[in-house]
Amino acid sequence: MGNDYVGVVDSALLKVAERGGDYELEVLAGQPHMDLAYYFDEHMPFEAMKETLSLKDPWLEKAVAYGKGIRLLNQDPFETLISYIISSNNNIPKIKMAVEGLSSAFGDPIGTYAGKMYHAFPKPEALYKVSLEDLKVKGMGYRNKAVYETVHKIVDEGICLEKIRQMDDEEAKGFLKGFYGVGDKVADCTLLFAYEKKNAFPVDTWVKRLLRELYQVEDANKAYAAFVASYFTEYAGYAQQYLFYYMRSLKR
DNA sequence: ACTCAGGTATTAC
DNA sequence: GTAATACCTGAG
Repeated sequence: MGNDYVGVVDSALLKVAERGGDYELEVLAGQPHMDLAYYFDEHMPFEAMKETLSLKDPWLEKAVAYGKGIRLLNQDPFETLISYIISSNNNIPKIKMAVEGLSSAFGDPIGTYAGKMYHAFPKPEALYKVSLEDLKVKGMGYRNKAVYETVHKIVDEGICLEKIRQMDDEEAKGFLKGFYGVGDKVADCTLLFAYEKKNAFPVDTWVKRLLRELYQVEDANKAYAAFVASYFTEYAGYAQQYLFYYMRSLKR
């Protein structure tokens, strides 16, 4: 209760303040150009979804109660794709550093707040001009090659990332995995966080562990996908988020 | 100085 | 196809 979050959403700096069971938005700098109701996934029938998941088993019941305010955001596809490429084999503080490093060096300025200048995430054309070496901002490590390859493929081939929205699940995932540095996990994160594929279920080390420990599903290939699709069904993405955050709260 | 965290591409069966 | 291995670096 009462947590505040400050962050960049496209061309604006926003503050999200918890207010009871709801939230309140404040624009701290710049102007948001996207539909914020869509961004915060307002059209999801939260009460029905949470009720459905809570009734499945005691773990989900606890996890939904713990993370009741969680929203799956509908974020920009390019920003999401590059950010999750950076996330691979990396940890959250370093991922943040790299994303902020790219933004402050190559993104458009938004404005200042509390004495700090904020920048939007760079456009593909801006990153296209950056050398392999200069992409290696703090926290980036060897992933600069993957970012470079992906940005160049998008611009050189004139790929419109919006077209992925029209694809079915399997085609969209295959297309994303065609980028260097994108495997199952990064593809699923991009589908879930940018393309509204709410049945996508990213599996990282934490999720692997909770599938094994809470649901006795082992890492045998294909076992995950079958279990997830049949058990969590159309709400798999939200189930993943609730269980992930609940699991992390337990093991810290 | 040492350890930890952590997906993907590549190589070798 | 499956399994092993290298990759990189900031924080503590």
